[in-house]
Amino acid sequence: MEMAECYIRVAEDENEEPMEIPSEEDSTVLLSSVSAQFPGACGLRFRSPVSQCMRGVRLVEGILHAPENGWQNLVYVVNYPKDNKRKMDEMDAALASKMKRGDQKTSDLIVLGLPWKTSEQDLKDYFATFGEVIMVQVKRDVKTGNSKGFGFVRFTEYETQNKVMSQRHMIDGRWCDCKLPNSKAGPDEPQRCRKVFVGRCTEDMTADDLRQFFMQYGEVTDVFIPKPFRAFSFVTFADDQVAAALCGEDLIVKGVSVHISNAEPKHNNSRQMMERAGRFGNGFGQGFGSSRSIGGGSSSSTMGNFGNFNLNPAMMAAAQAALQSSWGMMGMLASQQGGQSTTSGTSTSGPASSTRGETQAYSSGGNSNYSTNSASLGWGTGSNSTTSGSGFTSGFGSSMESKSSGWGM
DNA sequence: GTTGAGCGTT
Repeated sequence: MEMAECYIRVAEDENEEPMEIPSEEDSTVLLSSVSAQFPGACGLRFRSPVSQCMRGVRLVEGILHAPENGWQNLVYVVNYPKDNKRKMDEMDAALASKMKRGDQKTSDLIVLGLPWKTSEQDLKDYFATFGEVIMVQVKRDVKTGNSKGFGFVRFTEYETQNKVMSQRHMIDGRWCDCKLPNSKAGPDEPQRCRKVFVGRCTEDMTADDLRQFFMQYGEVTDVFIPKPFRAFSFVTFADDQVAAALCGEDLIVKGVSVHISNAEPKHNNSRQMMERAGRFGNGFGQGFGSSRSIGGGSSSSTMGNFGNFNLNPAMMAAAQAALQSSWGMMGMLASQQGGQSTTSGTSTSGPASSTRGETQAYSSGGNSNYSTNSASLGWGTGSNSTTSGSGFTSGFGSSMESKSSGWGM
């Protein structure tokens, strides 16, 4: 009669280093011995040397019985219940890290606004200052070979990509934008709306004015002013909560009351057009935006005024956004204590002042939304960001992941 | 005068 083995080798996975689990005198193994080392274990399996298939180990009333030929020197793999928590955690972790990695994958960025003369070499030289460049392209008319005024760039590092997307770029004398191309704007994206519609704009409001004004609420990543003048514009924030907070508000810019509302998705897909058509004339054309304000308070009269600047629910909401994004806290505390809150200079993107080195007529004529207006800090009404001490200086803008979604919003 | 340019021959 064969001596009973003293230990069997058990592992969580065939390829992992096994642990020796003691067997009993009758050469059985107690499940409790296994689960003592592998909490949650409910059985064992092993790969049969004969069939090469996984086989289960007989389990009777908590006792694991050796296979026909004894335990041998095989590695036994722990079975867990299907919905075992440990397993789930592992899967979640794996999934999470996979997702994370997925997000970290770089993609081509479209470079908009290139001067006609810019070559691929120029592009490469420029972008190489940010990080390793995988490829650049300048899109050209097939027949004439003329640049179409845009191109693509791809970086090795995701960090680099983020950095590049977070700012505008002076390339050969023109300000250019780098965005995720439309082809990357997946319909699966939650499409967080970071952009607001600014109605009742006056013609003297430059993009720079708007940027300077709105950055008190959060980091502004884009300002769009249609040309020719159309009395509205779009402002995009880094943080969608800031955008949401402002919706429905009337704000004073350069002494003019402008109205903030949701930026409608650009008419691309039919669904959104349907929605827009449906809303038309139903009596709720106004104010679907204000209901999202995070602050909850609906009356703007509940908060006092600071100078001419309304500290209203939008501000409250923006404050909450600030707190939630874990950035603005410092600034708010600093300003509340009357301390020297950091000055407003931290704006991340946009040129402080821009000069068009080159006039370049695009098809529809002209491209500069960001006209120069270097002295744009004081508004007509005199008091605001700098004097109001609102603490909302510059951005508490959130993460770098500015997914401009390019096209949709 | 309250809803925006332009998106890639593989």
